[in-house]
Amino acid sequence: MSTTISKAAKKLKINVETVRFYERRGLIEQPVKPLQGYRHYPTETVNRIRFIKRSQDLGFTLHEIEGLLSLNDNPCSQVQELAEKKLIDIRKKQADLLLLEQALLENLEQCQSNDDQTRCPIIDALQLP
Amino acid sequence: MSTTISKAAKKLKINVETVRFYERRGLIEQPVKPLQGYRHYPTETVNRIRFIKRSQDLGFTLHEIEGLLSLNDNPCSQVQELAEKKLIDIRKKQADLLLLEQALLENLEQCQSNDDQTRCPIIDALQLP
DNA sequence: GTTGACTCCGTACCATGGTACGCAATTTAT
DNA sequence: ATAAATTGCGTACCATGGTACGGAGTCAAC
Repeated sequence: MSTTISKAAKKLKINVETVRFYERRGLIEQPVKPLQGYRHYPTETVNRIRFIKRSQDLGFTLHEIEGLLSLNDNPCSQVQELAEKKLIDIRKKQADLLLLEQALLENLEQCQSNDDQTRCPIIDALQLP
Repeated sequence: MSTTISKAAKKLKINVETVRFYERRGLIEQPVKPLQGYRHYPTETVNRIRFIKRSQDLGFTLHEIEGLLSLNDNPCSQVQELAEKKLIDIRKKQADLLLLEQALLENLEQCQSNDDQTRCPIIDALQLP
């Protein structure tokens, strides 16, 4: 139940170099290297990398992901505390994205009801003092 | 009706260096420098920089903004297209964050009814294949 | 048992979006 | 008129998130 670095990378659709990069960053542990020194990743580590990629997709930086990962390594009581902080973070991100969406949508709507193809309301609006 | 670099920067709440950086990037024209060579920005350029900052706030990269600026004398429809793509991105992030929020909440509840201090159910779900 | 694929390591490099530094020249304030 | 602030320029540097390279060792397969 252990994989080489390239098989793990392929499974997760990332670069071998990226896996090594995560290791250098301390996001994953350097695995035990039996015999002649090749990395062998247990399923656990593969899952951990999957977690990293998913969190990135959600807009977390690697630094933030470090925090999320540390949830897993701590006693449950500390986990709760950190998770609650993360929940607040997530909700702030949601609120920010909502504002972003509304601003963009407003501009887009003006654009859609625009007959004059020589002028764009988005461009105009963004330049107003 | 023309401003020095520091006044323009102050007005737009950005760094003087950032204005020069935009100039190096070709996002704004190097203004006419009368006599002893100090930059003097017309209102037009100040508006252009405001446009850049607002577009960034809306989630466009500088590269995309270059495209928007070059579309300035072109059809509105192309600007719309870019904006619509950004909107889709934003909505995907929102949906993803909602999933994470729910997952985190769910796990928090499990965590609260968890007796085993050596193991925490949080985050586990996000590691599943 | 040799060829080719995979892995190791360190180091260098890439793009993005700036920020900082040093020092001369010029402008502004007192 | 002299000091302080601003500007110019080039260049270096910062963080983030990787990617690429080169030379050597190792493994798999035909």
